[in-house]
Amino acid sequence: MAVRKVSGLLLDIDSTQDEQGLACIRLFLRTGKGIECFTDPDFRPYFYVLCDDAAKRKKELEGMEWQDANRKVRLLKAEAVEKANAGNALKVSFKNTSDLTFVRGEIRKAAGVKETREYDIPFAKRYVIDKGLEPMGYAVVEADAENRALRVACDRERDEAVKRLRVCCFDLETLSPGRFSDPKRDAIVMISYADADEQHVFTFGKKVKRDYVTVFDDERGMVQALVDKIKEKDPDIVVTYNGDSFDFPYLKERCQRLGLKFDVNADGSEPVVRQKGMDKAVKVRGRQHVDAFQIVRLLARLGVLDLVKFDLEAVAKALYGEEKEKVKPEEINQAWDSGKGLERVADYNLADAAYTLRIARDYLPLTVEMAKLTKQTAFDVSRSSTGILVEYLLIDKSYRNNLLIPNKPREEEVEARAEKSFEGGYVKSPVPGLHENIAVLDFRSMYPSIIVSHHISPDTLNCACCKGLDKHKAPTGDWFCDKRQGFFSSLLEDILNKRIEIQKQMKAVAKDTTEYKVLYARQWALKILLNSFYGVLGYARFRWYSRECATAVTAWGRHYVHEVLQAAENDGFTPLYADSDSAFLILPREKSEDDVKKFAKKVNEALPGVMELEFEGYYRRGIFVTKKEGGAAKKKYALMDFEGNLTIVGFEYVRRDWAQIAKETQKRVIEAVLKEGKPDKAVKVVRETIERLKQGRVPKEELFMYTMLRRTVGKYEQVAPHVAAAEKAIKRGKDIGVGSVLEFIITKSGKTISEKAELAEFVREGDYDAEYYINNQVVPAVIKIMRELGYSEQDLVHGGKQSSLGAFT
DNA sequence: TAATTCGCTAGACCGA
DNA sequence: TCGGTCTAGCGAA
Repeated sequence: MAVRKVSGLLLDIDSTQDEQGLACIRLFLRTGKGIECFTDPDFRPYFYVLCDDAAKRKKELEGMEWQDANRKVRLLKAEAVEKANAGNALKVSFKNTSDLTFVRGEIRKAAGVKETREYDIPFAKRYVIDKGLEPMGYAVVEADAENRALRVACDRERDEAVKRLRVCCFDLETLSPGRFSDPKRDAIVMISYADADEQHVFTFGKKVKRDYVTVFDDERGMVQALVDKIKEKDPDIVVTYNGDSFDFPYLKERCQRLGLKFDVNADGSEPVVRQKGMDKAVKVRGRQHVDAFQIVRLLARLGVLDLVKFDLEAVAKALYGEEKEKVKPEEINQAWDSGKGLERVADYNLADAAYTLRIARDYLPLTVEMAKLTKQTAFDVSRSSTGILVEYLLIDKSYRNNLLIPNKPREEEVEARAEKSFEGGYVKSPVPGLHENIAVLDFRSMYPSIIVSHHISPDTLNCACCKGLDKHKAPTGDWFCDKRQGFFSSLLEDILNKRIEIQKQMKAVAKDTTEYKVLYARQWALKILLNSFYGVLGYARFRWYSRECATAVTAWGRHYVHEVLQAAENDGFTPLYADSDSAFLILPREKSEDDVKKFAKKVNEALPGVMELEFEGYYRRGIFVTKKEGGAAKKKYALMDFEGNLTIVGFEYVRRDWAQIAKETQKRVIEAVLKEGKPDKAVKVVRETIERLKQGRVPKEELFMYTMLRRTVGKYEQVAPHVAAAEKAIKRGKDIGVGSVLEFIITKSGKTISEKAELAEFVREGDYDAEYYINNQVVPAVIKIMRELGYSEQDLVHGGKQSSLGAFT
């Protein structure tokens, strides 16, 4: 029998059943021949059973039969296995996944069975982990003439995935006659397509004067052209923007209506729309469908992007600083009906696909690296939370270490865990007012480094061998093994070291190369995982949840920050403020930046393991303020370095739920005070703003406030302004979904603020409540700063005090 | 389908 | 109408 050995990019993995009802894994690889599908009919779904006596129960279980009205199921086999963290484990296998699902609940009732494990690892993921494969990495397959895989292994030698990835994007424009587009009724009027080599817009029946536009006779011809184009280009990855919830489902429905086959999957089948939680997700079998919208959402969660709206216009601006013209749905309808201005629509349509392609080009490397690290497909990675990614990283690592994976907690357990919160970081009350010569120190990746340095892991917790030893005894009283690093902790250390190694490699590579971009993406993926480890330890649904570990981490964190503050004071610095992993120190006249660095060095010599205190910066001036209710405000301050650069933290200026006019005024006040030391100028700025508001000439944009609608309108106990605005808009026929960020204004009409609140699009220029914006926005934002300089509200709003109060003496 | 706690503040809501 | 309490959202780390 001829055996062929091929290496290819592992794009997709799923499973089917053969004629005999046996589960069969399918692997989709990009080889020299295109995307080839290989099957592995010999891998069986399984899970583990922990029992009192493995040898005895093996026979019993193999003899058992489970049945209902429709079927009878038996195990394929049960085999005793040695696991590093459990005795008497049986690995029980099944013909297929539905048999497994049928039996997994029942088998717990069998005599001698104590527990079942790993019964909820999806079959295809199970295969990837057990075979040591890497999705979006290369795999070597030895296959017979029918493409049955006889051997499968990861091909770590090859690493050119990102360079060679075939990516294509498309985007639809549809008709929406006075309502949201409905694929059952409304036609697609334009489709843009973009890949590395070509860009097109397809339309039908109209004249469009653009050379990149191809005009077809009808919608059917146009849609067919897209389908043909995708099949011709045979991409590894199809990227859309919002394709999960819009473009793909819409296309699918249209194809059905038009009698077209939407056969763009690598095996010639059609994409499937899956329900994923509250959202949809569209799978293109054999290839990967990545919705760039999900990538953008991830970037927003990571703080790379600060977005209110997630449309491509906002993204283009935030990511690339470029203005992209928006063409509204009604404009598209109008252009289509009149046949005029279709060039503008085509430009817009093409720009959508082009920007989507650009986002893909820039951020697919991160997806690819994350896929390889966590053994998930690009499809899954781009739609997963960091919690899920960490979980799969640990699942894979468990398998490699022959460890049995803990089960997901039951719902009662989740509730019980969530009920008891735990103490977090320490925040020191600052001294309100103006300060000069402030040094900021912080612990580099504090929580990860505590976990690594103190061997924090569920399996090293309170070990018998280290009882009474002080070395890894947390302030909580729990201790961790000194002899063993622990599963969780050692994995974290590996990641930490790997990242340092990659960062070293990056220094030897030119920045504009693909190699650099890949390395950058790799260390970034590691950083994301690194920073999620502590969070999941205290996450109620996490398999490896450990309250003891989570509390030990924060307790040590508080301990070390206190130590630094104390040591600083002993050395002649004045501790000003601290938050979780940082320490703000005021330098006395005789001390310099160098002394701070020396101090940090001294601290570092005494710190355990990989923990490190870093010098973050030295600032000329800083201001801390008093809370409205009195007392020093935490998490709110502004610093200015010796070059005049401002850092504003926690103030209204950084909050999206405050109006631009208040934020901008606040910033100018901070600038006047910190940069120029001119509080009287600040007063002038405030008075001018108030005057402008009173005259009613402030444009809408400066008055918008943004707040997310976090639940369905009816589910609120209190109707806040943004909810009231949403209610009114919905009554007018607007469709507002949970999770959308509302842009609203406080208008003149109504009594309460909620009554006055309206979505910005329904408000005409000049219709705003000046009193509200003065008294509830501008004044509260600036008064907290001006108060520190001895000014009162009256001083700002009315005449009064003009002289500076010698703020810097 | 879902990473953590700490902290500030608004505006609604409720009872006197 | 006023003041206290609570819901809700956002940001820091």
